Amino acid sequence: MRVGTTEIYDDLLRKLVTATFKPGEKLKPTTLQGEYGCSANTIRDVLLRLSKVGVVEFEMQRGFRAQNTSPEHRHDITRFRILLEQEGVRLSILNGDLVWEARLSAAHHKLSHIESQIVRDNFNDFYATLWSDAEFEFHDTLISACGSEVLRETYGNIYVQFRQQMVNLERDFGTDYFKAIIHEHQTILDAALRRDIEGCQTAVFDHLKRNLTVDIK
Amino acid sequence: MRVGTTEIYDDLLRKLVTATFKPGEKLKPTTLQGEYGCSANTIRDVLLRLSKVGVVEFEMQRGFRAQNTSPEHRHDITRFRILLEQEGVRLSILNGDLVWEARLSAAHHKLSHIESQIVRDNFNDFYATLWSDAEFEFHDTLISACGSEVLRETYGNIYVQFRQQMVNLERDFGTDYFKAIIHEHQTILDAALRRDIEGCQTAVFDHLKRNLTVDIK
DNA sequence: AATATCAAAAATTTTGAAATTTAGTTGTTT
DNA sequence: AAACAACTAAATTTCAAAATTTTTGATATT
Repeated sequence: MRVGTTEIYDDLLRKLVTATFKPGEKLKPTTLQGEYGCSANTIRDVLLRLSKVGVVEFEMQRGFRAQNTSPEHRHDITRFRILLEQEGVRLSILNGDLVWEARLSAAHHKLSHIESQIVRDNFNDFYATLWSDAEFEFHDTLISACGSEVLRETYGNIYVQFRQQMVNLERDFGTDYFKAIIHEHQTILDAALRRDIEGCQTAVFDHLKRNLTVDIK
Repeated sequence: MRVGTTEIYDDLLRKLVTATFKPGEKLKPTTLQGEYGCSANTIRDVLLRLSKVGVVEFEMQRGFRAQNTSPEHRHDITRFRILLEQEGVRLSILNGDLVWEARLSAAHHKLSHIESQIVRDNFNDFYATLWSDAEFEFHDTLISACGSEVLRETYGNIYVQFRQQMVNLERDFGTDYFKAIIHEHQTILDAALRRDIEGCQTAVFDHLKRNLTVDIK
């Protein structure tokens, strides 16, 4: 299978956030080159770029590993995500115009539609990326009017890392879970459209707090 | 001149944050390989790693550039730095123990000593990295008890990007500037040791606000 | 039993050149 | 003169092999 580096990048990223590569697993260019029909250097190149996102760990002279997961790191990532999203939404509510409101409504509509389907059909591999992409689009749109490229880009990377930390979690992604999620997303949307900064920040916290492992200060 | 990749990395980073490479300047592996006596691929490797820090821009199929600077981006970086440092110092004051206080005092002592020398001798290339390193150590120590590796690591990268945004600024790094800085660092230290979260956050903001170009919300 | 030494194997990094892509120039057509 | 195509030079990316470094596992030493 001969593919371009964009395909290799996307495929490796997908395998990283779906735990096809287990956390901490060694990623050897010499092994992977066979699967993708390219040279080890190309794999190395792609892995360096993935380490920028934070889903791959790189250490000089000792290669690459899939980012490790742990309750502590998951907690840390979640806390950081809350910090960025709360500041992002604060600024978005201050700066956002009608177009932002419309885009947010659209993103939420798409997301809640998919979540309703999941409640009906149960969660499976087909919905995994569909839902994850839609959820990212909603949260990204939420902060998209913050006026800070740096904040938004950092949030994007953290979101991917967050997914990677979640995926191996033994958690029931059943009907109840998605029913709760639907309600939380609705609460976030309502507060945002109401221009209620504090209410929206609280809703964001309430949406993410289940991923915190110790009490937060 | 034959050097290892660590030396190449450090040398390129130094040239990026001292504007030896001008903002937006193209960084061509084929050109740079001559200077460092290595192959183009090795330079490429190093530049990919520097793009993780955020001082180099990479775009597929069109290579590398030194990160651009602009009043807007400088403002953005500064605002993000304020967000991270204010949260970092809040958590550090909540979590920090006596050892943290001692390390912070030590870092401040070293920094203020260097700053006093600069006031006496005037700022020059010799002091540039000496001061920058000491200033980073102070600010990094300030947030070092925050308990979040992710926050601290992100702050480190942002600090380097901040330096890069500052360096080409037409600003008088004369006696008055450093006298002001000395006072600001002292104010930050005092508030931290007094365990005054709000006071310290305000001191951090007052220290960085000169780099903001528009009013902040 | 624990630690140190060493050679072999495996993995990472670097190289130099080939293949591909982009950017710039010239020339043609409308 | 503007738009478009063809060509060329330069730069980026990819490759396969060589060089370097780390890891492994067996043997020897404390």
